[in-house]
Amino acid sequence: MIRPMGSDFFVVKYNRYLGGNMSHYNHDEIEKRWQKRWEENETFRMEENSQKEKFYGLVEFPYPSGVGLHVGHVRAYTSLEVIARKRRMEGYNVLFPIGWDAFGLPTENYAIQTGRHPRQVTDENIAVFTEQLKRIGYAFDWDKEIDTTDPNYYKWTQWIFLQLFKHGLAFRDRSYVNFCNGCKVVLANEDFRDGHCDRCGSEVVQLEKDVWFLKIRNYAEKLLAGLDDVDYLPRIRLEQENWIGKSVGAEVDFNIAGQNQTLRVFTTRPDTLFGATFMVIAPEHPLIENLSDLITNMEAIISYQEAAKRKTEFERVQLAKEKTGVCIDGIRAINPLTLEEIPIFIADYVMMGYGTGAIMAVPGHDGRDWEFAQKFSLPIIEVIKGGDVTKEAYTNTDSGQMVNSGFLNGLQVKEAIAKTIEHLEKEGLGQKTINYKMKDWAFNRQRYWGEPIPIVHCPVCGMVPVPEEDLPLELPKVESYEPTDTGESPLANIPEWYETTCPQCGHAAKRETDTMPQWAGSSWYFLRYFDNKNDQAFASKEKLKYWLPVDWYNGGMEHVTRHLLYSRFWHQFLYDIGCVPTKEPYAKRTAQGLILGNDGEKMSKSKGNVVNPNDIIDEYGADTLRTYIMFIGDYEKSAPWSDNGAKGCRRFMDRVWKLQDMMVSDDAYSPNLETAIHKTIKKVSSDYEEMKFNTAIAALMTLINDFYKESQITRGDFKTFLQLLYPVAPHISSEIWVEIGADGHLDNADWPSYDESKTVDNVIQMAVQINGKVRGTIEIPVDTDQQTAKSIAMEQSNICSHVEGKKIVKEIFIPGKIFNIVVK
RNA sequence: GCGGAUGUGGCGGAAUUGGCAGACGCGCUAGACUUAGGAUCUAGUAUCAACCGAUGUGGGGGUUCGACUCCCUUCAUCCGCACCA
Repeated sequence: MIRPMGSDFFVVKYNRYLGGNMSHYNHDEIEKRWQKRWEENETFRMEENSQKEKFYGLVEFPYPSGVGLHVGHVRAYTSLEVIARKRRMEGYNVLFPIGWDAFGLPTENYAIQTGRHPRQVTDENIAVFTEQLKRIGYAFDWDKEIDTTDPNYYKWTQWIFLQLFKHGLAFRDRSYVNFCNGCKVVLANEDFRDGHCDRCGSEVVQLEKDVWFLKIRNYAEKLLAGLDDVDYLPRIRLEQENWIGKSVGAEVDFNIAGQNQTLRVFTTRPDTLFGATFMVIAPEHPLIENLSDLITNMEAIISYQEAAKRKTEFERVQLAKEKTGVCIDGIRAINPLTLEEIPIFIADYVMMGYGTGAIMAVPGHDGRDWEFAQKFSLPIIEVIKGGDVTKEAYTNTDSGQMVNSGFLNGLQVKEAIAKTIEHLEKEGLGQKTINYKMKDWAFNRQRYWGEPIPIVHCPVCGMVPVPEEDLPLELPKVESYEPTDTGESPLANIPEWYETTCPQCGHAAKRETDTMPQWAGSSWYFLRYFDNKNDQAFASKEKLKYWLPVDWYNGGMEHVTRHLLYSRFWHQFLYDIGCVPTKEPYAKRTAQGLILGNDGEKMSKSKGNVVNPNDIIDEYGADTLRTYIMFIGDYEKSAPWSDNGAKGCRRFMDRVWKLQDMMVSDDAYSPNLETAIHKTIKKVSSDYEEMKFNTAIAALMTLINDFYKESQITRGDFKTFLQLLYPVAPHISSEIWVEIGADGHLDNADWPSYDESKTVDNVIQMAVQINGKVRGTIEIPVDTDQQTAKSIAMEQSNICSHVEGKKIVKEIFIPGKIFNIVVK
């Protein structure tokens, strides 16, 4: 774009056209000054030993990456910032802390590339983030800052790990793991999808390794039950429930014909047992090896197993359009109810990792089994009435009547399930079982930049915990952060570090060289903020008792399964061993929607649609940035960024600023504005609480439009407006508060209250409908009765003409709302 | 496949939970102040008809004096889980 004039010229002109003797709204100068004041006065520091009621607002602490703060962070933090500032005004002792989730791969990778220490890189990134957050003017208590990579912090991460270990919830197992070829690390099931690493996109392959697991499955039931005691958004709760994936069913033993061996399956539908016409086991199932002597087609089976192992999970699940499998010749199973011999197959549509790794196939009532039966010409038996099993599996079987099922015939599905389980248990053939889809948490990484796992491997004593008084077990200085090709951590290259003696017997021993995953440090960080300098415990009992639970936790939807479940798991464990006073860590959890680029696409460097908060602050100021991000749309939904939208919010700020020109020094409300002000207090108060920030700001804009229509306002009007605006735009409102001579500072002001009776207009516009269609409006006092309203309405020719010559059948008069006349 | 959500102007989005659809903002149009406008102010802005009026919240049907809102049905988009037995 070509500018006809130089920008200096423009600025001069711009100032010249500002009316009155008022100064120009200089966001930069104002915001710096107030931020300095807040920092110097420690305005937002939580109170120790306070008698006040507490409010603990938590936002997900950021990973201090090299690219700096994202507008997504701003959306996530500003929402609870508004709540936290409002709570302060309401008289709460507020804790609104921030910290750094600073261990992790990107920093380590950057350190590898540049040959610098991850510590140095982390510190630099934290400095950049800190400066950016302060420029936005957040009311964080910086005194309570934490950093997961600080030994004084990860000492306690290690300590909690040791408690888990001592209670049998951390164990090591040789297992097939998902290994990322790019990052050279073992990934948790949660860290990749479609066979590709979440972080680097490289292929993920199966590898057998020693792996640390945390037994989160032991807490599956508690994690589910705890959801009843907390206030999470419904969709968050749902995702957690899906992730845990509880299913109730039965385990059933099938005898192998002629052998003293059984094959155990898990099924959610024991009622369909009479319809089980074959069995399928996972390719890795141990039965193959156990009975290899009897199997007559081992070659075919081994080649199928090999093929399955080569397939990535993605191929196995996504690309498998057609069922494959091999019949195991030489062995057969016996259906425990029909006593018929049925064949056993191996097929990769059955997973070793769920249930028992074996299923009874009921082709009549399961789509996958039906498909398989078709392909291998296996018998299909209908056991629930209602479909046509020769054409497709009848799966709509939550209810229905049992057929071809011996003693179950005629029963409804629910009764049949109960009766089958009863029968199985009586006969010793199986029992009721509950299964969870959630897997145990793979807890080690072969990386440098993580918490060392405080375990010593002793040839005599086995795995021995590092004594608690020796914590923190600090990361050693390292020359090279390159992971080894075998997937060993860089720590495995430092004998001076890993060579040690057994704390128990003194024998020469070796330290664990793996480190913890990034999820570790964030699984308990909310317990540390309010006592972040404590070196006797992760936090004192008194402070835990006062501050827990977190009253309100806000963050992204991407963290509501893994991070939220992991941290709830740790917290519940700490509760069980008496270390925290509440069962659940978070009383309330909400989540913000994404901010998309101008083009409606997700922001990404490669698309070039990333908005840098710094640029917005430079041009319009932090208050405009905050206001626009809160105004951008429905808080829970994603919304595209709009430069013009941001500009509109700057116009709003300018209009707020210029209000000073039309103010008179009277502390009462203007009579013409009183109702509007009371209404706005009510609406903004409730909208903030419900995270309807967009409509709260709209209400403030409406009020300011009302102000301008009056062309004169009182200081009382203005003060209330500033109080309401303060949580969203604290700098400009604080500045004007002082400028107009209001008492003290807005930081110490109360939240305004409203009078319910003054939120209602005395005179209202009521719509008058004829047969449900609006034909006019009447202006009447709010308490006008029906007769009076009718006679006023009939004075209007338009209403009158619609009634004329017709018979009034019915009149609906809802006081204060509507008047509908039904004619024929 | 299963589960969940959402469909409203040119755009982001409102609608007291069954009571005047389109608040508020953006954009756009016209005017004012102007050497200039990308500042500011004023007026207008769902669609068709342009006088009364008619239509309109993805489509179709229903309940009701009255439906964006409730019920049935259908289509589309997005998200989550995913051969989970």
